[in-house]
Amino acid sequence: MYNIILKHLEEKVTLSLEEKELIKTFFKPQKLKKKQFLVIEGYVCKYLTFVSKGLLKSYNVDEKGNEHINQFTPEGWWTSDMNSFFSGEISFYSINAIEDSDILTITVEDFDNLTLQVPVMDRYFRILFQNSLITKERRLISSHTHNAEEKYRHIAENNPDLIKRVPQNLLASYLGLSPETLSRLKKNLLLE
Amino acid sequence: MYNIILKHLEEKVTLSLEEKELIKTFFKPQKLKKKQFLVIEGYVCKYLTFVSKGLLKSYNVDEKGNEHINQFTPEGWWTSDMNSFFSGEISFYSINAIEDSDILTITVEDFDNLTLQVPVMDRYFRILFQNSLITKERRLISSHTHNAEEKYRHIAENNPDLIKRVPQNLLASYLGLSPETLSRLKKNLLLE
DNA sequence: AAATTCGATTGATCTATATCAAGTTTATTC
DNA sequence: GAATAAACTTGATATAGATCAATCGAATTT
Repeated sequence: MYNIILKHLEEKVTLSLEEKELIKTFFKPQKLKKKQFLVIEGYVCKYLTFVSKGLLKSYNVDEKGNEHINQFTPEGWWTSDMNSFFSGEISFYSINAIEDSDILTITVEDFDNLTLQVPVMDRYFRILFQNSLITKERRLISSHTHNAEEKYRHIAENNPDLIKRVPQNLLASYLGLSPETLSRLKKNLLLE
Repeated sequence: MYNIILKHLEEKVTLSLEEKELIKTFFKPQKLKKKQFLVIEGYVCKYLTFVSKGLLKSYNVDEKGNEHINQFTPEGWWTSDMNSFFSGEISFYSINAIEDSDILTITVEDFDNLTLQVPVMDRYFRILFQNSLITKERRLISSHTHNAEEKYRHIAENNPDLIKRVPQNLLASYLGLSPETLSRLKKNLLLE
């Protein structure tokens, strides 16, 4: 149950046996069925969540009712509305399951205790957030620099696994494109 | 020289006198004149930089020669090409001074030593990166959800200081707009 | 202070992508 | 396995914002 997360942590920091045992006690295993919600926009996001198995999406809905996907979270990654989680404000995003998923959740209070009792977890999350920041920055630049085709090509090259797993209309939303545009663009790529 | 950065650190973590003295020794004060470069795209970004005074911009240039601004860094904030800094790969961004600036720089080796010798710095950077991540995420969603006018309104409300300080064409680049579009849009806002 | 560079404005035109609509295929659900 | 709902495709049309070009004003440099 906990070996995936521990393996993941140990890729970035070294942990003693005692630390590992302690860490386990902070995380609660849960299951999400496909289409089930982990967080609903407008409510407080109570958990920081590690996905052990499955796939979640984090998204928000604009005034016109369009869904904008912020992040896909497959196994081995973390998800949350970080602002809501850390500040206690209401969540800007909804998070729900694209596939049946196994997750491990931690509350803010426990997160605070965890980092105080196992300080190396601050280092772990420092490195984790640092890497996420690099990725987010790249995506933002890409959204300004690249046209629709370049955005698709980029993700197809860098996340071939993801594009196989995710319905095309959700991928379009993630890339900031309409489903029609993505469909046409893929057709053109095949014809070339 | 170091009081600004220490004050900044102490907003997020508590530091002993000894820790503060130790921290100081890791940072090298430097000055940048307006238009001077801290990092040049294609070279390795050797420093993580805290800005004590002034204003820097981080940007990259696309194939067509257009500049895309990734970040403005006024006093009290950090800048770097994080990927280049931490991985040693060549930099994707250039960073240069919009105003004459006072900065404090640290190398990766020193950064590693700093976090090992003063572990609470991992916590500091965890919190810093965590907050940056929230901001970047919002910007990315905004770039998909909002039109030109909404993007401008948003930054005008949240960073009124910045829009006073930054030339309009650079602001346009930061928002992913052409300078002409931003100019027209501001005119319309005034007429309303 | 003159010269030069840089930034902002305005107009005309173009284009990538969105939107609307209908039809088809593929998955779910009962 | 029939019914229903999602997901994808294709066409026609609309539009936000880019691009090109010219002018004007402001600020920096010599």
